[in-house]
Amino acid sequence: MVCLREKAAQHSFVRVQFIYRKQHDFYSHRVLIRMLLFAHVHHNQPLIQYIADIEQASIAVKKLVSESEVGLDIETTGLDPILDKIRLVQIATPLNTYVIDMYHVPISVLNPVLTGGPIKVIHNAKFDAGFLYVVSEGVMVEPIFDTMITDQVLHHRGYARSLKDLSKEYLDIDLDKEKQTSDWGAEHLSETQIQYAGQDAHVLLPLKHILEEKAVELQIIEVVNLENRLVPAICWMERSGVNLDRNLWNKLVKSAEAKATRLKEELNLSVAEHTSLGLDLFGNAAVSINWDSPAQVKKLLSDLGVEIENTRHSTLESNRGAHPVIALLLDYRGAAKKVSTYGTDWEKHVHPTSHRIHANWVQIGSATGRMSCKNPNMQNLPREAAYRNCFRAAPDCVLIKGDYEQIELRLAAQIAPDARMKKAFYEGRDLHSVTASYLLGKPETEAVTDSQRQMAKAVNFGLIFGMGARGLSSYAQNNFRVRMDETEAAKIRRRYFEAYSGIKNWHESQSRKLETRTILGRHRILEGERDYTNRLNSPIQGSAADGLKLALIKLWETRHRVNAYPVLTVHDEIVIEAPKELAGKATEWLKGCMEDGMGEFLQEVPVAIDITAKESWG
DNA sequence: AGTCCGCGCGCG
DNA sequence: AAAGCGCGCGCGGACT
Repeated sequence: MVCLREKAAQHSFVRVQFIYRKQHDFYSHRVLIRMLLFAHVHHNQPLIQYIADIEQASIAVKKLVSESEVGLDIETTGLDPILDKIRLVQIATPLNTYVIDMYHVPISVLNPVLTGGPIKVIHNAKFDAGFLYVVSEGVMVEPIFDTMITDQVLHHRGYARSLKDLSKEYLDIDLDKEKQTSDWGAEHLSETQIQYAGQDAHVLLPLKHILEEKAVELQIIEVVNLENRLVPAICWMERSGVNLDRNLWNKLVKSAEAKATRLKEELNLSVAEHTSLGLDLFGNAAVSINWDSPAQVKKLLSDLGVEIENTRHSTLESNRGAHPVIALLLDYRGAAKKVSTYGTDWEKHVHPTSHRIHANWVQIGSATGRMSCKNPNMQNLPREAAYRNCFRAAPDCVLIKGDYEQIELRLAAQIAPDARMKKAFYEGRDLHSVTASYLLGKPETEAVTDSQRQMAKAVNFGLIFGMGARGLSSYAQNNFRVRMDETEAAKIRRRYFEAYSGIKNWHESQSRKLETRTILGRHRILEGERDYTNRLNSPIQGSAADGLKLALIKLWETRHRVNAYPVLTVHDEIVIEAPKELAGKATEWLKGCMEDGMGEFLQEVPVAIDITAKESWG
């Protein structure tokens, strides 16, 4: 292939056409098409048709709809689909690239190509499809093959790569990105701008073919298909956005600010008392310590005779009794976190025109396959009802929330597999209580106390992913307020693996794997002993992510059933917005999609979904 | 002024 | 033998 590539690059377009005819029987059609592409991409052959009138655009569209796949890219005057404009839409076939000037052609002319018709090959399709979705008032680009997302799947990266990087690696083409940020709103576009625009669309088809070949080699095509089907659903959710009640939010901010200010004063006073620094002329504590600085806090505590390794919550908590400022500091930290991370600044993410929050959903946001979210992060809002209730349904609508119950434990039970754990889930029993019974040596029928269940919860969550006795001891203390010393934790750990021998065997079988796979086939490469716990966690966390993603896909692909749409998702939870009168129907729809999505992977253990409809989230 | 990193902490 | 995992964000502090 390398030699073909070089050969192609050496020939002019006409010359390659000649080779194509002459050696038609020798090279496959696909290979020759690729040679053509390399030839004129390398020689910067134009074959680029600039279109700035409706008639020409219609002719191009007629040709384009009969293609099986086209490269697509857009140039815009900015990054905001609501506030900014699309200037160019570039659509590439193997032989031609049309650069269509949207200042002179209405978007509707392109609809037959955009929705249905050929596969649209796009780099970071969420951007282009999201823009087109807004501008065309609801026409979704479909079907999509996203070269950025696909590359990420192949490389199990936690981050995406640019089209420039992909072109360099796979096609040995240097894309000039200089013009990317040029003025696309200018009345007349320069020839170089048009060439740049065309070139970007041009490399997409050959990229797709190479990525697909690699996907087949890696036996990962199902994951690639899942991710590509997901793109429209993510666009849909992101463009839907979610409504924030700014009045409610402001009240929370104000009270957090007041609390933080008060606690800071108390902290200063407390230190003044204990350091004989006394008060200043105005009766204020003459202490100038920045309580937001871990370094300064650590130093101060050391001066007060409390030596600690760090100032994180768990460390401070276990030294609570050592000095009165520590308890105050813990309270202050809570309030300060609310003020900084969930303060007034957070509201800047409300869009000026839509008045909703359109967060940036990152489709493959983690190495395991989970999504992430930023600007703002909708996935780490405080769980307190007061905060989540700030997210309210639009007028006459409800928010319906569905979440998978103990999804990772269910997946672990199947993947290990562990017969006892599977049985407990099949019988619809509460796994934490079941675990408590085993650890305590009680018969399963006998009730366990709340604190016993709490202990078992820590055990289930921790030990399943390879936590050790020491870790379990502090984990139980920090997260579940359960005290157990290390010896006790070790004993519990032994009992746990006696009860769940399937989990024990699974742990042993995973210790030397170089690659993990989710049930669907999503992979992650792991090296070294250090990655042992990742080997356990990745297929579970990743399979849960795959199942949730399929649920989102099903929502999109069956959207005609109910006039509703997703507004956010948090790893094991999907929230949709629906008109009040459709609440019942929408609830069934969400539940069904979530069951079916996860059910494709979790087949040997029941999928359980907790679902509620309210006017607000939380 | 802008950039980078570690710490700490919100969520699953 | 022993080992929880995955994110994004705000801050302080050090650097340019």
